[in-house]
Amino acid sequence: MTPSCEMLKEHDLRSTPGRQAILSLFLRKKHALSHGDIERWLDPQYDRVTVYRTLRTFLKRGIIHKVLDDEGDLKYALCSEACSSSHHHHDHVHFKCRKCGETSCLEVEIPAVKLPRGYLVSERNLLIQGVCRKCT
Amino acid sequence: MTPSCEMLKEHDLRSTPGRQAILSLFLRKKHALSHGDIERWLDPQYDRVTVYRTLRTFLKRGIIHKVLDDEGDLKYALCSEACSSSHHHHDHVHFKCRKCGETSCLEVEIPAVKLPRGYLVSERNLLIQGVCRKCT
DNA sequence: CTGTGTGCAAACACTTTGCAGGTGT
DNA sequence: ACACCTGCAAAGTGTTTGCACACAG
Repeated sequence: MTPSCEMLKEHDLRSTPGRQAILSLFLRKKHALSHGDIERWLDPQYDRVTVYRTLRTFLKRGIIHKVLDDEGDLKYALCSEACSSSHHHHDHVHFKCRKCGETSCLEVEIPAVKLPRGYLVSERNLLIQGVCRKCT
Repeated sequence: MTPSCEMLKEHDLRSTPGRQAILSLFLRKKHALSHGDIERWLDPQYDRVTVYRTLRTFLKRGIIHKVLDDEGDLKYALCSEACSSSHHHHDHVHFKCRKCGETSCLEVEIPAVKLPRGYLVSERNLLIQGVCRKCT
């Protein structure tokens, strides 16, 4: 049984060829993938609509999460353990490289930020842009 | 001469009724506006296409900047002095309220974040979500 | 007067929905 | 066997483009 197949069952999802293909793409690439990336790398036998539906399903089951860059381009990335359902943590840090264009999750803490009185914080999302290790 | 008219001239833009109307919307509301917000509050005499083009122009001239929330919804907000052309600064903090849905710019500093070796940082964008002062 | 802005229509890209048939368990 | 996935076609939504006319400077 392949890793992607196992993951699907863990999340109570039927293991179909399409889902396995998309999931193993995420496992193979380490950075966030856009819908376009997925279509480009996926066997073209799969319908665009299936990709949309699969991503939505994965999103609902907490297998992946949305990653947005400064231009509003939407990508998706695998959720880490820390990110998954029960003890969901509420800080996300993403790094987008100006050279290779790849966006990936960073496992770092966001220091406390001083806000004016009266603001309640429930979630923080930090997007850092620059040049990644590979491209330096 | 109205404030919005002056601002347009400062940015070398012709002062037309449509531009003034949109710009004064930004001056009146203090939070970020989506395209939809603008259409809703603008005199309906203005064409949707004009709004698109006007926003793009304002963006290019540095009158407004993009504001994105966690869902990828795009809004626009006036640039502060600090944000404008010459000594552009490279940190942005936005706060989105879960109750009223409004997003606004905060003038706070982002503390340094520790990154792994080899990463070069050029810009940081922090989105904080929670409940704003008005809604507490 | 000249170059730029605007409105309208149409093109375009992206995403969702309905339905019939196929597939995993 | 049944519920759920998938592909296809079509509808829906948001954004851009081409062109003729209007307007600011």
